[in-house]
Amino acid sequence: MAKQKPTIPKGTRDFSPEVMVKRNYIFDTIREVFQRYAYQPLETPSMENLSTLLGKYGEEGDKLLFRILNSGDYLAKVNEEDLRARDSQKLASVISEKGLRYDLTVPFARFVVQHRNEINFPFKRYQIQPVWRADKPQRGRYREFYQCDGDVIGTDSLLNEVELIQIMDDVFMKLGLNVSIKINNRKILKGLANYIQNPEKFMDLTMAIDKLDKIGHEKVKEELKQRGINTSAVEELDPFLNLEGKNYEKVEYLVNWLSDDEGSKGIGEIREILDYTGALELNNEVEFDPKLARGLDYYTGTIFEVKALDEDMGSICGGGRYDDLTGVFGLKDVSGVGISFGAERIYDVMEKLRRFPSKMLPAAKIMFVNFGREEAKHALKVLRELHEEGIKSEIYPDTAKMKKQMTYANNKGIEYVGLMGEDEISKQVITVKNMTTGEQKKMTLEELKELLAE
RNA sequence: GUGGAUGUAGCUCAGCUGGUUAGAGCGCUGGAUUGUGGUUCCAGAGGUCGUGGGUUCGAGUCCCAUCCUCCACCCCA
Repeated sequence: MAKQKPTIPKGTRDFSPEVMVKRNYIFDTIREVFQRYAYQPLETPSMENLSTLLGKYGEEGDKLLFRILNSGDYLAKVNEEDLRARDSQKLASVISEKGLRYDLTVPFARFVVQHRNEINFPFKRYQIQPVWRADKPQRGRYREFYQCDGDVIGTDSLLNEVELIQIMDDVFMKLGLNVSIKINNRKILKGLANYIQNPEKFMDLTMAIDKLDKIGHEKVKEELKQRGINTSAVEELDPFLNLEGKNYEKVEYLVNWLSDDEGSKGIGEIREILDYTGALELNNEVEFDPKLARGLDYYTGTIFEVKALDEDMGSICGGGRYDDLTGVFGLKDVSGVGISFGAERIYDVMEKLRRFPSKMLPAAKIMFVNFGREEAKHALKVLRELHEEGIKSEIYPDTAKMKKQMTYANNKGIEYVGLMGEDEISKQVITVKNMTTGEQKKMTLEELKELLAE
């Protein structure tokens, strides 16, 4: 057999122990905060039926779904004509019935509908699991990545939005990141489309405005025209595109400028949320950004986006309210709101800004040198006592050269090395070397326990 | 999905307009130091130059294809 190079699929990664402790630090922080606000844990399968996933993320999303080939003779049900016509679109749906989950929100909606009779609404859940997208990988974009979602479903109270803002604020405070929490309301964008007499161009308007940060006013206006909005209507947007100022100033301006019913409702909701959060003395700034759009088309009310202030990494957390996510699964009029932390991007930002605590790898406090069978026996007895005290400790597994064993302890960042040879065993002491200072002295087991206790 | 850049030792990279046995630093192994790591000194191992074709007397270097990674667009976390 030819030797093969070990590789992993494009866009996937191995996570070494050094990386895992940092990733877990992020996951643990997020999990702890969600639990503090009484969100309940949920997991769903990695794969869903394609009927659950298809058509939920737009045409683009369907293309990015990883499909799972049916087991067994998957060609059995294929009709000859399609096969001969090489119609891969048509064939795909016959030979594949399952796909890997694309996000956590749609499986959550499926779960809610499927278990509606067992769920006590309003239902608050958090979910930390990987998702898969057949995207072309780049920095900060992978084919397998984790999402950390929190949603509240079965209530349209804006208190949920406020709570989610607090959660985002808590998480990023704990992680030591300065962020800006941006909020907006899709109804304002709807109102805007109505205002310029192009209600059917709502999605085009949203997608163009979403690029404002990236490409600037003029290019956005160009794009709007390209998307079929006439020049005079685009010009009418000017005061909106130029809107700056403090949160309440923007709110007041829009109240007067945008008289449309839907728009007014959106502004009212923003005002209410700001009223609540303003009284909370949050650590991070909450900014009302009427130009915030977000592409996902199931959002209907509030939308959130969090950006790191000290590093340009795109959004590291986002979310919004959806009024009818469960509708496609047959459960109407259930409103929900949720957020999703982008763990991978948060990781990259924290790595860049060096915000991870140092010494994250869980190393033993003491390692015993292995001198041979008899000595190891004694070391094991000592280790047993240390383990009972909850002291992280280990013995080098092989009777290797001292140098090798010391190097291992040093590289692993172990604080102390314990030496117990014939001499120490007969005198009932342990020679303990401090790996930082290089000092070493003999001590009893009790003294060692005391030394390692703190 | 469209366009562009890249790929040389475990890691980070050098290698001029094609020319003999492909280099460095770090890391690794051994020794100086047989019960002492981190510093120092000495020695050593490790590469079918991403893969497959082609041009050439000769290819790490030029051409084509393919894969990976990166960058922009699309979209997104």
